Amino acid sequence: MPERSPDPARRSERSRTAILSATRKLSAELGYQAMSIEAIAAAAGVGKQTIYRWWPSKGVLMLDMWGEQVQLQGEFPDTGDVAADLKVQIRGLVELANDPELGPSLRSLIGAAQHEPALLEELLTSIVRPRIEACKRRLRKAQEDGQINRGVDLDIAVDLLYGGFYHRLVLPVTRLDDAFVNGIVDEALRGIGATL
Amino acid sequence: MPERSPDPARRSERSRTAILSATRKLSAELGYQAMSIEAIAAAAGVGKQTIYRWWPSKGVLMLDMWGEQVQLQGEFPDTGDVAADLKVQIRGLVELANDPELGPSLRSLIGAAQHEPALLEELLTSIVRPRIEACKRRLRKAQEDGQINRGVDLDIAVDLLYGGFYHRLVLPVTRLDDAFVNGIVDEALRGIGATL
Amino acid sequence: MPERSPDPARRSERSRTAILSATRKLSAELGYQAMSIEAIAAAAGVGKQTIYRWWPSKGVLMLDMWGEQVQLQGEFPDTGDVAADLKVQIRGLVELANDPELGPSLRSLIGAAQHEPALLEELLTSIVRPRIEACKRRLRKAQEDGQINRGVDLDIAVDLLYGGFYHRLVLPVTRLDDAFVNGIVDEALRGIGATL
Amino acid sequence: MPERSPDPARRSERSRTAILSATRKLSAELGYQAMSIEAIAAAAGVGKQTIYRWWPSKGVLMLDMWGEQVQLQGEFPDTGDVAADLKVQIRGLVELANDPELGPSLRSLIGAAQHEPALLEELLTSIVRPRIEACKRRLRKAQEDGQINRGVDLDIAVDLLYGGFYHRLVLPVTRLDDAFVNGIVDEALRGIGATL
DNA sequence: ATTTAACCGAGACGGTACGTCTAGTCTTGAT
DNA sequence: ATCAAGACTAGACGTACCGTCTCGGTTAAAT
Repeated sequence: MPERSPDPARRSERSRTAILSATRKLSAELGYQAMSIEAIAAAAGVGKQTIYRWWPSKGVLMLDMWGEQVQLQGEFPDTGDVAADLKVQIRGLVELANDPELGPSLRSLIGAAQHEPALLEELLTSIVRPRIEACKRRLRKAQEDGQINRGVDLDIAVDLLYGGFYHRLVLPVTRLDDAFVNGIVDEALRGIGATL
Repeated sequence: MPERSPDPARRSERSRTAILSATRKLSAELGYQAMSIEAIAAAAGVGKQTIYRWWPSKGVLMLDMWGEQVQLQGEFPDTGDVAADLKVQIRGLVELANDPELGPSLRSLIGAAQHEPALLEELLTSIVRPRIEACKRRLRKAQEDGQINRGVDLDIAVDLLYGGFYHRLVLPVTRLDDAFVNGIVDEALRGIGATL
Repeated sequence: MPERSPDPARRSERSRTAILSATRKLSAELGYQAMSIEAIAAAAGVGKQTIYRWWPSKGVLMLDMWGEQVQLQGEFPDTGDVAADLKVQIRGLVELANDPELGPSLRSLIGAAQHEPALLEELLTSIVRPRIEACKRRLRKAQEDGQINRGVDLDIAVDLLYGGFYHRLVLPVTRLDDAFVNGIVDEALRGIGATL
Repeated sequence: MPERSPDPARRSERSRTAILSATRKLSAELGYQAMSIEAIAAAAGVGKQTIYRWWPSKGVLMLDMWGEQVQLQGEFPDTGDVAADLKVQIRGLVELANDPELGPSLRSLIGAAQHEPALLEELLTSIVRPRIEACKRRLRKAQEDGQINRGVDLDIAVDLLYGGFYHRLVLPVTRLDDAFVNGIVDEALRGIGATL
């Protein structure tokens, strides 16, 4: 027998929606850890099998719920002012992190990914890497425009710009606010040779 | 009835040590999540109650093990060369992350803390905040020495220096290696006004 | 919420049988007291929940096993010879008591019932009282047939006939054998006015 | 090392008494089953070890407490009227069984003996067998006096006389009262050839 | 229009681990 | 050496979920 994968064409949209809604509701109420698949199934009025059939793990279910709810900004803007463009993007992330529902949910997701390699890969592929690439494209453009040093290692640049965000997200010693956004972008850009 | 707390004077050192060793071993093998109290007790040749008696949660047990096993570098060195001093410290962290036993264990721990507020608080208090403060003390000294700008926000500086590490730890898109250490410190310091 | 009782239609016959067999085996080996639900589940290759789902207590499980395994002689035979009929019945009990598996199990059960009122009640209702009533019906018939005195108190008669069995079962000073059966019935019947 | 048995000479009478009292009190309050060694120790103000040191099991402790509290009637009276003498003795047993403290305690003891061979042996030796022998001596006397048949098996006679008591004690379908005492003795004696 | 095959809700199943409880042993310091 | 106190190993308790596995009962496509 090859794989016995279910037929997406016959999938019940009603169930899919109910499961994602229940997931969103319960993850906000109980947190990722305390939210059991059983509880999601019960809250959604759905059989457990229907969840197991379509999602490989609770983490991936969360990620799917995320994809549904959050419109992840695609390409970076390019106004010619690289500092301003970066601030817009990072400010978007900060707002997400401060959302009372999505913030904890994002933290949970990153947390779960630490002991679920498949979820981590999915998270990197669907969210993290695309954003990093977009950021690097914008920085490359800034190099061409002569706004930042040509020799700089863009991975390092990304760490300078985004690392602070993740640092404060997972180890919240300090607030994530607008002052943070402006400070981090300005200092990071100066680090990589921008004349501000 | 007051609390019925056990008497630390009569505590068995033998058991305490065996439990912490088993925790170290199992957290590396299985990760924080999959490591059960039952398994720790069995591996340590100890009754479960002995674990529950002395530790309020698996997370705190992990932190205790960490405190025991890892010589957490206390104060920053001060050789006069702030860049070199920072590199030593961050290189230490990177080595920890790349240790086959402690690295996975640290990632696991940070992951679990994302949905366990009590664990997070304990982690911040016992490990993260002391290190950040030590770093800020060193940076303040560098300001006094005229090596970096006096006006710079030290929290931002810490994010520039350490954020990249956590970024690459929890979302491992890029390697944590020596090139990273040198790159991040040099660029970050330039960002905060060091003349390298 | 009403009761959340399981659906007997979906019950696994395989598990039910395995549990009852394991109970029979273990109660003989270990006795009622020392036989744990965990051990039954393990021996039956069954989840503990499956036992808890269908039986309210270990005692009821034991009684169920008994009902299953032992062909509890229902009505007394009526050959016209009351002495012979009684001997058949009591000899059956004696054989049960001497069975290497069921004997210890029965003693265990009666023993446990001495400090578990609910178990005692269940035992009386499901096993003891029906047998006593059957015996009394047979004795009443014998009274009508003029084989024993009409005035005799049937509860006393039952004690004369069955008391010796329980005496020797729980306080085994003397053997339970065929001589016992014949002796007790003959003397008891003479006591209550039979002309043998 | 040979046996490491404690030295009875150094035994604390204070503790022994306190333990037996606590046992009596708790067995009446909670019943045999629910009465834990821990609770006895706590109630007696005694270390658990002191109990384990001097008694091999809870059942034997109960038996000891019994021996302390109950003055077990020794020899049967011999008034010349065997029926009357037997009724006195059995009435004594019935009163014991109906005592609100000693009755449950006796039942518990018999119950526990069903899965504790050592306790059973102790119980038979210290209480049951001596009483049976005394009864048989009295019956033998009655045979000599021509009050009952010479050929009768005395073990059977004992079962007829005492069996009813144990039957009603361990499987209390019917009351243990004076009518029972009179009925059982009269019918039993008639069974074994007494002319009443 | 009927068959048929998948998905669906429901929930029983074999398991693992939970955190609590008690048994019986071991250790410590006081008498 | 025994005692009170209580920490220890051990393991069962009854509960909660895990992920798998039937079971009938809808659907929706293929006959």
